[in-house]
Amino acid sequence: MPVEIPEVVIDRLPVYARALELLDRQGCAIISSQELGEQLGVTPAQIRKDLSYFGRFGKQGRGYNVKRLLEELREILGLTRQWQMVLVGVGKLGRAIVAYGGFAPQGFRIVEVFDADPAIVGAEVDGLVVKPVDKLPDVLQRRKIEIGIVAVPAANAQEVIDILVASGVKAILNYAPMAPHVPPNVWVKDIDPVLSLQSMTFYIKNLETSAK
Amino acid sequence: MPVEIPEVVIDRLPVYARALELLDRQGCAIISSQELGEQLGVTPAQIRKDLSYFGRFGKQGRGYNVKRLLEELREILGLTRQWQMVLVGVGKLGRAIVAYGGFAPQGFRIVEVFDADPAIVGAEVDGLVVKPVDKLPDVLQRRKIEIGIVAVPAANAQEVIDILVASGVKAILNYAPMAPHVPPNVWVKDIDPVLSLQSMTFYIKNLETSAK
DNA sequence: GCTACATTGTGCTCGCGCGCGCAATCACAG
DNA sequence: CTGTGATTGCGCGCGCGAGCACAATGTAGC
Repeated sequence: MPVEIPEVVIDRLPVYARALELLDRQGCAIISSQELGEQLGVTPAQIRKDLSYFGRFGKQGRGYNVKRLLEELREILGLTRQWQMVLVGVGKLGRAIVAYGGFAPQGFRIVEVFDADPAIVGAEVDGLVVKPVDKLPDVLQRRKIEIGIVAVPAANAQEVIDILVASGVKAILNYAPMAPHVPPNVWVKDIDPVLSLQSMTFYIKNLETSAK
Repeated sequence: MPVEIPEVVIDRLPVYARALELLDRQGCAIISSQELGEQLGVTPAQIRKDLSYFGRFGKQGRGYNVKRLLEELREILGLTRQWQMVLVGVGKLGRAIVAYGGFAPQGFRIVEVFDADPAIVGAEVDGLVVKPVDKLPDVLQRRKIEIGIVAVPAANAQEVIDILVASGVKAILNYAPMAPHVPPNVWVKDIDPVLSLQSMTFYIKNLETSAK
């Protein structure tokens, strides 16, 4: 990797890939950065710049071959393989995540689920038997699982995250409403719809008061 | 509003508020930007700069009064009132969102649910009767609801979003895996765990190949 | 094969947001 | 009431990312 690639660029690649998947399914074979930009609400220059970090995938005067570019992006992002994940926290939220149909088609599979509550341990959720958190390190290292999903209450989340990190997990999808601490070689993305709502209300409020 | 406030700043305020809530519950009365920054993983200067857009809330030599600052932030973000929301799309995902316990404690309530499928319309979900999407404009305008949650398949999402926008909704929480188009006076936040996963796999992959 | 056209890839500039550094300010001790 | 120590508020500079603009390059028509 010659130049350091900005994180914002990496965050946009999956968006591009998602759009290309749709275009491909619609039978579109070639697309320009112009058109793609309009669909995604970004400037064509942004797209070209982002892609140029990784190579030259387009043809001047034509645009990008949809299938080709999609495959390249999938390769870059590491989406050509299956990713196994563990879920910790099998409450209402955890069950919903297990049942969520959006992961599997993209190659992400929850293969083990854990909970600290003895009353839940042993239960079956979507074909998976809930195991106690004590078994986390064992299972993670044996199955070489690198992605964890945290769906426990905020108060217990850091504790769970520490266990995941200590057991070799490299990426964490955090649904707990808190700010996790992880070492620099571990990546965390937070999913918190409440934070999103709370920033949007600022704009609604100021829209109303400024319009008077 | 004298200066234009950057959107990134607004996005961080709810994070500060969340941390302050926790500190308050723990009985902490005063906190410095230093400590708060350590808890949240941001620099103290960042916090002070962000807050300075809105006023002077701290005391030199002491720090910030937790209760006071929390109240200020809640006022700024418009969190001192209840926000009513509609949900469109009562599939598996939609039901999970309705059942999600994280909204209510923060003052966000789903008060109407809609679906396009006649087989689902009329059913009861968590005490709410599912209404047909045709009734969306009526209900939205009558109840003056400003926030919509979209949990329909990607293929139908833009159509639903257009209806919400036309009916006066100002903020949309979008769970559909697509890139919505909205006019500039409407705010959208996307919730897509798959995108988060897909950017993290890039780093895992490159961690492995660079470590050889 | 040559011309006209479209679109990419990229050097460069501009603007913005982050964080440093410090003066201003407050609490508190004695 | 004065000295000490701590922390805020903020002016300023720096670095980075976004987008402009153009040269390079491929396509298609005739």
